[in-house]
Amino acid sequence: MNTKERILDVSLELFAQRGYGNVYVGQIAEAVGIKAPSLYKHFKSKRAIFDALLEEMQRRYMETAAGLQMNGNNAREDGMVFSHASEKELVNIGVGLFSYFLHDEYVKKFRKMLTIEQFADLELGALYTKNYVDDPLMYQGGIFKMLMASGHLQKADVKVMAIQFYAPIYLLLTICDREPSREKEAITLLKKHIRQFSRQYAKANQE
Amino acid sequence: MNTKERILDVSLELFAQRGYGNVYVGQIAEAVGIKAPSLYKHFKSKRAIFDALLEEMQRRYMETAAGLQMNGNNAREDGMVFSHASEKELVNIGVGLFSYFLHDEYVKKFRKMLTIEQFADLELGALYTKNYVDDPLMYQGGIFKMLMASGHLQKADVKVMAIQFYAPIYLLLTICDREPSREKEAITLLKKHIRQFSRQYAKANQE
DNA sequence: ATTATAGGCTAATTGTAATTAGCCGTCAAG
DNA sequence: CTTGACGGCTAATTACAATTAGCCTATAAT
Repeated sequence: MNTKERILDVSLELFAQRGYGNVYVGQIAEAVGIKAPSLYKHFKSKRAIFDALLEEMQRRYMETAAGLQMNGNNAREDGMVFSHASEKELVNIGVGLFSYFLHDEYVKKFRKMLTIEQFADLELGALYTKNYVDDPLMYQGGIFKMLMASGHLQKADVKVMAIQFYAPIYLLLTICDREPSREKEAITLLKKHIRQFSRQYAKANQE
Repeated sequence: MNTKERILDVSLELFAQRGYGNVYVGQIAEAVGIKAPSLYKHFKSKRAIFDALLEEMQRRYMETAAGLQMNGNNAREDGMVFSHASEKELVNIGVGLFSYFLHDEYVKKFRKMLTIEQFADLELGALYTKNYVDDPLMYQGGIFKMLMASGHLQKADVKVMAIQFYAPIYLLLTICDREPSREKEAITLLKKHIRQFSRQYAKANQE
């Protein structure tokens, strides 16, 4: 990995831990294994590092979201993957989402960084809401609309259904961000939640 | 209000907005209407201000929690207030909790400050989890256990029930912290959620 | 072979934040 | 009335963070 990428990498790590303002360029440099002034061969300023991280993140997010049709309101209609709403399948969706958010190193660090910086300016706050609230709700909503249309789920307000499904995932995620040791407990509770959710919304006809 | 209190007041305001590390004692002093060195007549250091805020917060929290038996696992048994689980009553509990968290100036600012500082050290993270996750879940759980015992709600896993009730409240709260303009939308969705929740868990016998 | 560039370093420079030193006016208690 | 403490101020002091200047080496292209 070249130096520029290493700088971005350790900066994200440090920003996620302490926040932009509490990280010094000297610390970034040290973690990279160079001296502070050398950073300026790669970035115009400390802020430029942060901005580059934001851009990189946006880029990756678009990629992932494009793959999942997670943004926009055009959840795929083919229903290929989620053709029936078995409890097991819903558990997989939920635990999969949870684990991805929690364990993907990049996603995790970026989320923590945004958590710390979300009040610093409106743009960052809006970005946080979009990535970790609105888009996931939209995505889940799309799935549920599909499953309702195909008769696998009861008719109900899609938004309500999405928030009832996703909010516990989100809450448990924030716990594990602070206290990773609680992951096991979180997943157990998450599964119980989804099974319960499934029973509440499923058409009365599956195992 | 005396100067010492004013210092705490404006410090909380600023810390909640920008985080401890991005607030300078000069800014605190200016907001109070004095010069920076004068702060040191009231506090030993900048950190001492932060610590005083934490203590004050703990004190207030204990007071409130004692009033609600919100912490500990001894939710009151008298059932005086929530003696029946009407949809309306659950909506009141939920919207009340939401509004209190969102609009009480002190509670709101403190929550934002902790949100920013939650990864700074383990103690702050644990405090966040306790105040905004575990204790509310315990509290809700206590209520639900009671309502189940008195036959107003279906038997179900209390933890699951509590997280399904509370997580959407929490999620909507974080949205409004970032984007206060979305409060109306949030309350509408919150009410729909609780009504749905109520129908899912109520014994089949109420309006 | 030469040379330009990339990327590293040391040594300033600049700016500013936290804190300390020490002065001064007010006012309440003796 | 006078004195001490309370709380304000100005002017250092100290520390250190961000950035710039300018040098040096290796290497890759001409």
